[in-house]
Amino acid sequence: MGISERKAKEKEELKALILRAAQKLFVEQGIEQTTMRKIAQEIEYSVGTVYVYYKDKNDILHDLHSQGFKQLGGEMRILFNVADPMERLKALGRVYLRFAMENPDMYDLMFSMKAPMEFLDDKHNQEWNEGKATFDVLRSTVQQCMEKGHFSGHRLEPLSFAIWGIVHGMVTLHISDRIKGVNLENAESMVVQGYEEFVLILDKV
Amino acid sequence: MGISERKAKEKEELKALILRAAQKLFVEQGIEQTTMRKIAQEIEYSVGTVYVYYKDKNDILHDLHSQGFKQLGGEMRILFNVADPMERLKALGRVYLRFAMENPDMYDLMFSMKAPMEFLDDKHNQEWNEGKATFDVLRSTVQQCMEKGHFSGHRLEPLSFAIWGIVHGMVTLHISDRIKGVNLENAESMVVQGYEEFVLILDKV
DNA sequence: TTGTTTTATTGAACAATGTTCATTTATATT
DNA sequence: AATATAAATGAACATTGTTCAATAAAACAA
Repeated sequence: MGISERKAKEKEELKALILRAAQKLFVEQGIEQTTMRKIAQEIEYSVGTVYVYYKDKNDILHDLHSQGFKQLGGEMRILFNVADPMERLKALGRVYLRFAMENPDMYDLMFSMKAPMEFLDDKHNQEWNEGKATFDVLRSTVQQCMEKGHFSGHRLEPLSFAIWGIVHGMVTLHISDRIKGVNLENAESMVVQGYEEFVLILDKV
Repeated sequence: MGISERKAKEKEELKALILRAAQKLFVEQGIEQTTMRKIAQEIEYSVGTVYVYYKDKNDILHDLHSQGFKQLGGEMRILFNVADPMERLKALGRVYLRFAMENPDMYDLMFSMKAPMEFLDDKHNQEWNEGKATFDVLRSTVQQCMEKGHFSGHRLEPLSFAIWGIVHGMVTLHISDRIKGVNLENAESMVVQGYEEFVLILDKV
């Protein structure tokens, strides 16, 4: 069937077009300004068309959040050739941290906003594969650290989660503007300094 | 002037009435269902009246967020009679953690949502006194730990921030439903187990 | 008590949002 | 060329936060 194939391809292309438009608005104007009407306007289609290709706004935001994970995944993959797992762990945190600081809106969408998770709930309790894969990278790195004698007395999974927590926590406190209360001037450098303390701890533990 | 005094009192009472109504809706139905119209309906006044006593919704949410800090502050104050600073630090984290788990919406409002901070911005860059005071409790506890010989080689402020970060991070990952990707069954206990790892680290560092 | 001024309250109206769906247009098939 | 299927439309709806002229109530002055 030549025609139905072409049609399926066209459908995919239009869906991709919508996603790119959403991404553009998202990057340029932030999440609040990324409305369904503006997305439609951007690709010069009507609002209704957007709803033909995406169930609702959460659907779009979920696809957008997946795009973010593709980027983060790519940036983390560079570190695979760092031989020493401890060094790799430290570098992993730095990459994660930089990604969050450079793409705060995207980070928020990926790790804080309810929209992408609500979409998964609607889709019959699908799993959060993106998060799972990202955490797996961290956990396996921690595991290799343990195999080299680090973190004795600790449990792999909860420790990995705590490490995720410390970086995620510092980053979100910054993104949600909560460091003001602590240090008005050096909000950004506070995250970096906090991470340095974390690295110090890693060497001791 | 007896009349103007009484009037001022009545104004305060009505403002407090609005706040209580907002709090009730907030606790019972969550933040999304707490609309201006529902608040007005709850106290049997019109929407317009709410806007006489509160500039906008952010104003109400900021007051609500302050209420949350009052509660958290009270729960932390109980720990003032724990003599050993290290024990107090560990207990502090547990209180903070429990507060967040028992009042996820309130925690979100206090430490993640933009609304309360935007209100401060509108009010000529006022400071975030609630956050400042809460962090001071943590910092001074960490300082006392250092005076007793703990955390050698660490800097007070960044270390305190990192400690805040780890608890905040684990809690927000749970509240925003991101632990699913890691451990579908024991999402809640993961936070507790993560905190246990943190306590283990504290003893080593 | 009556008229006037000040204050408090109202709720219709506005703009913007996500979402739906009967209608129209375009494409494919017979 | 006629018909059937698919795609695209955009007006309409329900809900938001927010405003503001109009109304009602209270305080004051005579």
